[in-house]
Amino acid sequence: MRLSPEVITDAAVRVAARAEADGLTGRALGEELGVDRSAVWRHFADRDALLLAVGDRLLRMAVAQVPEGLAARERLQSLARSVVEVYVAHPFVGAAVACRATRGPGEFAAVEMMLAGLQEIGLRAEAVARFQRMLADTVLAYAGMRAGYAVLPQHVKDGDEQARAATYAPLSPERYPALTAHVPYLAKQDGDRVLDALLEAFWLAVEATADPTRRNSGR
Amino acid sequence: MRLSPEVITDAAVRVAARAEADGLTGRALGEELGVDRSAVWRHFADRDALLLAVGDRLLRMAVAQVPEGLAARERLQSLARSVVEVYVAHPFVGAAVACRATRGPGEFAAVEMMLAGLQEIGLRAEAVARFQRMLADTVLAYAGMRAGYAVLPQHVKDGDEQARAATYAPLSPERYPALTAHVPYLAKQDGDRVLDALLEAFWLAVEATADPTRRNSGR
DNA sequence: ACCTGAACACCGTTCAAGT
DNA sequence: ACCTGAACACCGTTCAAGT
Repeated sequence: MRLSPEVITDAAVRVAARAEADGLTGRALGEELGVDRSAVWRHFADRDALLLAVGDRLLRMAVAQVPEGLAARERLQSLARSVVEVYVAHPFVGAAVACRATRGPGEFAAVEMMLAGLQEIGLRAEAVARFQRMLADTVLAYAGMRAGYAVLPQHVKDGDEQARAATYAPLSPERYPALTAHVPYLAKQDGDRVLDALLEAFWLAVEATADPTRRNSGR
Repeated sequence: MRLSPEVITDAAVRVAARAEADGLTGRALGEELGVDRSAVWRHFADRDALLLAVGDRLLRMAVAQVPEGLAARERLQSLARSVVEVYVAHPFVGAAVACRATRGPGEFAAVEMMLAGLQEIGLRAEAVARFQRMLADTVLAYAGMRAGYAVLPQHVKDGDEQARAATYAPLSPERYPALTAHVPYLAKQDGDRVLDALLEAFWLAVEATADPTRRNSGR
């Protein structure tokens, strides 16, 4: 088997997509490549370098998923959802790189798309940079959290799920009045709507600072 | 040495505060307790149960840090900052539990405080539950991301820091027009301000749905 | 030049043996 | 009843040996 950083990263994406509890281990990667697990370290300095390469690939995949021809706001919204989707679909790597700068073409493309979109919406340069950082951190933090959950072994997830449904009900109303009063409403909340709510709040903040005279949403 | 879940959790919080790269290992915990590392598993079912116990303790610490007598909005803001602070100060555990339900008194107290605060601001029950979930997920996701960064070994952090400062500058302006145009503004962004920006956006979203006739911010 | 495979120091967890 | 310490199957990484 002929190895290269490219070939290894491809294989690592496939392994990471299997979402096994122990994640992207050297052994699993070696098996996917049909190679001894130590051979990887001839092409990557260490595990961290490999993770960054795979993480950057995930960002490239997310950017590639955004359809052409969308208006700025819908484009950024689509990018945000794609990042979360791709990170959750490769949860071990997603959780590991959500707090990192991957320093590759995937990151460049994602940042470029965000900056260009915010520019089109009519923000001035300083605000473009400020809201880009806010959007990137928000989306990556959320994607990292969801990926961190997705990577858990099934029995742990089951425990968490059950806990969310059942642990609040038997609490004392004297000690936790608001909590016990809201139990039925809390149970009805859908975690998947949180990202949309976050993005809505983000646009409210953008609108509160946008200068309408500079707006040219077609670019 | 006499062990108990309480004693072990105390020691684990101290170990987690040391923020060493390899985090909360059995060996470090055993040393802190003056006990063989395997003795812990007589009191906790497995590593996951231990992590949840320590994570819930972190939430209790965060709630305890919130000053008395604050108005609802300032109280929730203070709670949010405390959670991030405590998670970053115990980064290994913070990163591991940000996506979890810790199912203990710390979680109950934090959720109670959020629900009560949102109620005081004048939301009706369904909206209280909806925004509590949004606030909790936002704060935990952000805290988890910051903790995930804080837990990295120093040389990795150095690499990331340097990357953020230097990798965008040499990129091609034809390929990345928005990115290269905003380099000086991007460099000036302060990551610590992102949480404040997120909270501001959150309050804008709350205000957009709050029913002013039900408002009684003193409760 | 590149992959192999043994080796090293770690990890969480189990379990028979001691007290 | 509770802690000890050997043991097990893992991990990332190194490095001499092969091709």
